[in-house]
Amino acid sequence: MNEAAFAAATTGLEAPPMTVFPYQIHATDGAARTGVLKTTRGDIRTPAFMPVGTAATVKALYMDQVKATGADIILGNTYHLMLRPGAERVKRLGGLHKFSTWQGPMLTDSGGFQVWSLSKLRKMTEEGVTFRSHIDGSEHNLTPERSIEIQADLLGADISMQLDECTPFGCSEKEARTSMELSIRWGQRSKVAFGTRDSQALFGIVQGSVFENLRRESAERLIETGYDGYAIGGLAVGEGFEKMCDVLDFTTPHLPTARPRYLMGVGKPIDLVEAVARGVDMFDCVLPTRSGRHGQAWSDHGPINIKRAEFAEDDSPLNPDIDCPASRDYSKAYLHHLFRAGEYLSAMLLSWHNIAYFQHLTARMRVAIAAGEFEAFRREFRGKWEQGEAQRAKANN
RNA sequence: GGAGGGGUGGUCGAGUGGUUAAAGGCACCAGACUGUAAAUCUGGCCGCGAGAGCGUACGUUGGUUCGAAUCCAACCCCCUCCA
Repeated sequence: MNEAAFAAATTGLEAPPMTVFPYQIHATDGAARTGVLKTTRGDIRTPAFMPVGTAATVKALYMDQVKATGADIILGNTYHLMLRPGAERVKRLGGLHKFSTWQGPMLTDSGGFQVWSLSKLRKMTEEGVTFRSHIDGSEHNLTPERSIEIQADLLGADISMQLDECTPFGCSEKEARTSMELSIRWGQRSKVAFGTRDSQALFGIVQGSVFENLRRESAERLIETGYDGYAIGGLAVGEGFEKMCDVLDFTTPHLPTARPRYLMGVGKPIDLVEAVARGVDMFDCVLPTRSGRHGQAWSDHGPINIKRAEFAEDDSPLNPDIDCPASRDYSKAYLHHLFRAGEYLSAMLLSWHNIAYFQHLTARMRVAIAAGEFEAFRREFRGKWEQGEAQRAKANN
C-alpha cells in the first residue's frame, strides 16, 4: 500500500474513486442504464438480479441451476455464515466460493439487515452490534471491522457491503438522521478496515429513510468516502411502492453515474422495472426463492398462487418463453399437485422458475435499454401488471 | 351364543348434564411473504343472512330433565376376546 492509499484508507475521506471492478455502461435510456460490471470472477450484466444465498445456498436450487438461469452473481450473508458454520471454518474450507461451488462473483451482506430483522435479538452501540444467536442464544459481536474481516478475508466475497443500520420505516426524521450518521461512520470504518484490494470491492449504503435531505446528505458523504458501488438501503421495509419510488426519485440523482447502484432487498417484478427506470443497476431479493417455497410463481401479471384449485387441471406451463425446464416443461397442474402433496420438488421447481423469471426480466430490460425502447417496455409491463392486479382484486371480491 | 369396547361436523379425534355450532390435527377454500429466525405465517371452513340472528346437527327412535353429544331404554351397525 502506498502512502496516498494508506492516508486515504485511514482518513477514509480523500480516497480517489476506486476502479478495481470497471463498470462499463453500454447504453442509457432515460435514467435507465445497461452495462457490465467487470469482476475478476466474471462479468455482471446490469440491470442485474442477484439471487440470495444466505446460508451458502440459494435455497432449493443447485448452483448449476442458478448459473443456468443467467444469474451472474449471488449473495451470501455475514450474520448467518458466522453463526453456522462459522466464518473461520469457511475460510479453512477454502472460502465461500469453493465451499458452495459457486465460482462466479459473490456479494455478501454485512449483517446490517439483521440489525433490523433481528431487532429483538440485538443490542447496538457506536462500536457495533451484539446479536443473540437465533439458533442457540449465544452472543456474537459484529463491528464494521469484524464484518469486513468476515466478508472479505474469511468468506472471500468479491463485493463486500459496509456494515449499516437498516433504518426501520416509520421513524422520525431525527431518528433517521441519527441512524444514517451511524451508518456513515460505520461505512468509514468499514472502508478503513477494507483498505485497498486488487480483486475485491466495497459498496457503501445510502440510508436516510424517506427523507429527501437525509438521503441526499447520505449519498454525498458516501461519495466523499469513496466506494466501488453505492447501495440504497432501508427500502421495502413497509413504506409501500409509491413511497419507495419517491425515495428513488430523489436519491439516485445524487449517486455517481459511473458506479453501480444497488437497491438492496428489492423486490417484486414491478419494483425492479420502476427502479431501473430510476437508474438502479443491481437488485437482490429473497422473494423468488421464498415465495417459491410457499407455492407462488411470478409472472408479468404478478404472483400466481399455484395451490389454487383452478390449476388442478391446467396443463399449461408457467412460461413457455423462458429457457428453463421449470418454466417451460412442467404443467401448472403438476406443480399444483406437487405443492399440495408437500413434495420437495415443488419448492425446487417453483424456486427455479422464479429465479429464471427474474433473470428473464432483467435480461429483457437490458435488451430494451440497449435498443432505446425501455419506456415502451416499462409501459407495457405496467399494463400487464396492473391488469393482473385488477383481476386478482376482482377474484377476491 | 357369551363378555367387553365403540358409533361426534369432509376426515381423524377431544368432549361424559348448562359457559357446546361442539377443542385440536388433517383435508378443503383463499391470502400474505421484498439486503431469509420463514419448505413459513394468517384468515375462512353446517345452511340461510350484509348483520344482529334464525334453522339444523353428535348412529336411529323414544324417554328423563327447566336444559342432553353427555343420563335411561329399545333397535341398527362396527371392533376385540372367549366358545
